[in-house]
Amino acid sequence: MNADRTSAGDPARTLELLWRRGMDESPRRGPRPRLTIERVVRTAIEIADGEGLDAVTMRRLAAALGVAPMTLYCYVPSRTELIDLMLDEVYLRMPRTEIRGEDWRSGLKRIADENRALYRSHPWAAEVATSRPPLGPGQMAKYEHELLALDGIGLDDVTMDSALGLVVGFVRANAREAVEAESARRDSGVSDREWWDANAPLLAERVTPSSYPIATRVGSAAGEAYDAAVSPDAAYEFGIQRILDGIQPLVDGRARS
Amino acid sequence: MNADRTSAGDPARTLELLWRRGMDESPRRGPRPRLTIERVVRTAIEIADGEGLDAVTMRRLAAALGVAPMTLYCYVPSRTELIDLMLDEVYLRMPRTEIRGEDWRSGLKRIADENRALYRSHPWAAEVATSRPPLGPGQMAKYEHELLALDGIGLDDVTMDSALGLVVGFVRANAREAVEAESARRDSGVSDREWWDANAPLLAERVTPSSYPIATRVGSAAGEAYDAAVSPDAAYEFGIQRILDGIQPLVDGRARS
DNA sequence: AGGTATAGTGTACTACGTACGGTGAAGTGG
DNA sequence: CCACTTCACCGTACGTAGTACACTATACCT
Repeated sequence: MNADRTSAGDPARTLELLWRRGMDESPRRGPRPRLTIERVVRTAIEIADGEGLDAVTMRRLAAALGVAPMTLYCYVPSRTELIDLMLDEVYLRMPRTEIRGEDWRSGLKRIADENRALYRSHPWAAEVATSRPPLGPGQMAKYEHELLALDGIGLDDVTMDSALGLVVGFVRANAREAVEAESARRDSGVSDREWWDANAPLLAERVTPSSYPIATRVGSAAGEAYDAAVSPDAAYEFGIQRILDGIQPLVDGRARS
Repeated sequence: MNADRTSAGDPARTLELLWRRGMDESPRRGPRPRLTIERVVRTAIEIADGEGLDAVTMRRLAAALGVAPMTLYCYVPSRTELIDLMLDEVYLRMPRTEIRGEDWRSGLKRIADENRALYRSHPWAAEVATSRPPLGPGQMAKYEHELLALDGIGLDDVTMDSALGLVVGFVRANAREAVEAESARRDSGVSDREWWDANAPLLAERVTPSSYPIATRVGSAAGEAYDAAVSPDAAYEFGIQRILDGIQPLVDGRARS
C-alpha cells in the first residue's frame, strides 16, 4: 500500500504551514517567490483529484507549476507534509451546514454523507494515514462541526468521540475500498467484470458447491446482486444503517457491555 | 500509501500458484530448483511479520533465502502476486474452531476476534488491498468458515454477505489504523506521546476553548482516556459492540430502511 | 555600490521492481 | 559416452521515486 505516512518533520514548522503563520508578507531580502504555498497545495490537490495520490510526485507537481522539482522544497519540507497540507485544505473546504432541531440520527447520517461527499470529490484523501492527523484549521473545524451533531444527546465526552470515530472511520474505510478498486482497474487495465470473467471459470474447477457449500451459494447471490465481487456503494448504505442502529441503544441508555 | 495492489498477471498462472497445481514433481530437465514456492512465501511472511510489508523487497527476500534477487522470479511472477500468496497462506493458517449451539452474536464476535488475532500476528495483512481478493484455498476456507456463523439465523444470502463484510471490514480497517500508527512510530522514531507532547503546546496557541469549544472539551477527555490521540484497541471494542447491536434488528426482523 | 539573505535549480545518491540475455547444470536420445 | 535440450540461476541495467547538497542569481538593505 503505498499508504502515505504522516509527517515526521519539525512540528513547529508544520503547524506554521498548516495555520499559515510566518506568512507575514514583510518585504524580505532576496528574489520574490514565484509561487505560494496555497498554489502549490491547490495544484497538488488538482493532480490528486484527477489522477490519484501516486500521480502527485514532486517532479510531476513541479512540472505542473512550471518550476524545477527541487523548487518545491522551498515551500514544503517534504512530500509527506505536502500531503498533510492537502488533506487539511480539503477538510477546510468541506461545507458545514448547521441544522437546528435535527435529531441525532439524521445529524450523524448527515455527517457520514458529508464525509462520503468529501471522498467522492477527493478519493485520495481516504488513502492518507491519519493516526497522526494534520493538526490544522481544517481538521479542527471538521472535528468541531461533527461533534456538534452528537453534543447534548446524553452521551459522555469519550463516547461522543468513539461514536464519531466509528462513523467517520467507516466512511473512510469504505472510500478506501473504492479507491483501491479504482487503482486496480487503472493499474491492470482490466475492469472488474473482465477480471471476474477471466477468473470465474478457472475458480469453478477448484471451488465446488460440495467443498464450499455456503460460500458458493452466498457468493453467487452477492455477486449477482452487485455487479462485481465487492460493491462499496451497497456496503456504504448497509454499513451506515447498521452503525446508526448500533449507536441507538447508547443514546437510549440501554447498550450492551 | 504504499497500499499494495492486487495481481494483474495471468489469472491461470496465479490460480495455479494459489492452489499449488502444476506442482507435479515429475522428473524434469535442467537443474534442480533450490527453493520451493512454499519456502519463498513462508520466508516472505516472516520478514513481513517482523518488519512490515515494506521490508519485503525482492532484494531483501532473496538475501534471506541466499539467492540472487532475480531468482525469485523463477518462483513468483511478481511481487504483487507474492503478496497475494502470502495473504492466502495466512488465511489458510487461521484456526477454524466450529462451535455447535453458538448463538449468532457470539459467533459473529468470535469471527471478529479471529480476524483480529490474524492481524495481530500478521499486521501487514491488513494493508493489502482486497478489492480483488486472492482466490485461493485460504480465502475460500475463511469465507466458508465465517459464513457458517451467519447461516440459518434467518438472513437472506445477500444480507449474510453484507453483514460479514461489515464485520471483517471493520476489523481490517481497525487493524490498518494500528499498522499505520506503528509505521509512523517506526518511520519517525518518535513515539505517540512524544509526538503529542511536541505538538500540544503549539496547538494550544491556535486551538482555544473559545474558538473550538466542543473539540477541545471532547478531545482532551478522549486524549486522557486513551493514552494517545487514537487508540485502536478501545476503538475495536467499542466498534464491534456497536456493529453487533446494529445487526441485531436484522436478525430480529425489525431493521430500519 | 557592495553585502547578504534567499529563491531557484542541476546533479547525484539510494532504493525499488523487474526486463533481458547469458551461463552452467541436469536430464534425454543417440 | 556424448551431444543436445531444457531450465534454474543471476549480472547488468533501465526507469521511477524522494531528496541532500552545493551552486547561481536576484532583490533588498546599508
